[in-house]
Amino acid sequence: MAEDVFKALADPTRRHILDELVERDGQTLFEICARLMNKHGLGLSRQAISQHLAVLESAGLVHSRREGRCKFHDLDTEPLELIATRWLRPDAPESTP
Amino acid sequence: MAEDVFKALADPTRRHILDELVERDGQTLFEICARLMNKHGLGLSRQAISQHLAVLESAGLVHSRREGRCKFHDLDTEPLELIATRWLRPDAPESTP
DNA sequence: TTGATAGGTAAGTCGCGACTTGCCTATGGT
DNA sequence: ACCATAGGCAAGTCGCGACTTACCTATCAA
Repeated sequence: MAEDVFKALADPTRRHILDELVERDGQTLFEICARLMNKHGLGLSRQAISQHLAVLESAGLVHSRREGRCKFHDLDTEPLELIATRWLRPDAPESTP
Repeated sequence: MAEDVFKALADPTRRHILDELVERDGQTLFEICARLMNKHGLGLSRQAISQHLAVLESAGLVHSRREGRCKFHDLDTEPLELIATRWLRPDAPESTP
């Protein structure tokens, strides 16, 4: 639902996770934790990131696939198009005036 | 800032306000209150809507102009383009596959 | 000037979401 | 079998944001 997408994007940490996944798809939970620590200086617990990933996944922005004891996460930008086009006026010209 | 835009879009009531403004620009506070009541069944106080409009305005999504004792609100969809293009992959094809 | 309309300001309540702590499950290596 | 890795589950804390109540300001009409 669109509601979930907006709520998922409302948190800065979740947007940083999307920033990481758009750079490299198929990261595990621990990889994301490490990269948020190093690149963004976020000192969050593993469970916090896990909960954020659950929110992103229920919003359809992230899909996960399990292989053995590892779980890889992939970005899906399709739900973003809904929210980008929601308030576009019919008479609106192209974005570069 | 992008942060303010995401936070502004996180609330369902604020998104309904944007829905109203995209239909008809230049509405006053009382007009927006009335239309949220009738069309969406939202029974919110005037101050609640006023605070929502303040959030939308500080996010740059709404601009207001005062004339006499009336204050008209206009939609500005430009900040939305920032958030729409943030996670677009360079290799992403067109949106209609 | 009085009253009605349109809106602003400020303090307070309250629920939800972000984060933590602690413990449990499962897979892989040796 | 054992231990380490990768992750899940559940309860609890806590702050922020949404909303209300109450009062104040400003413009227009009679």
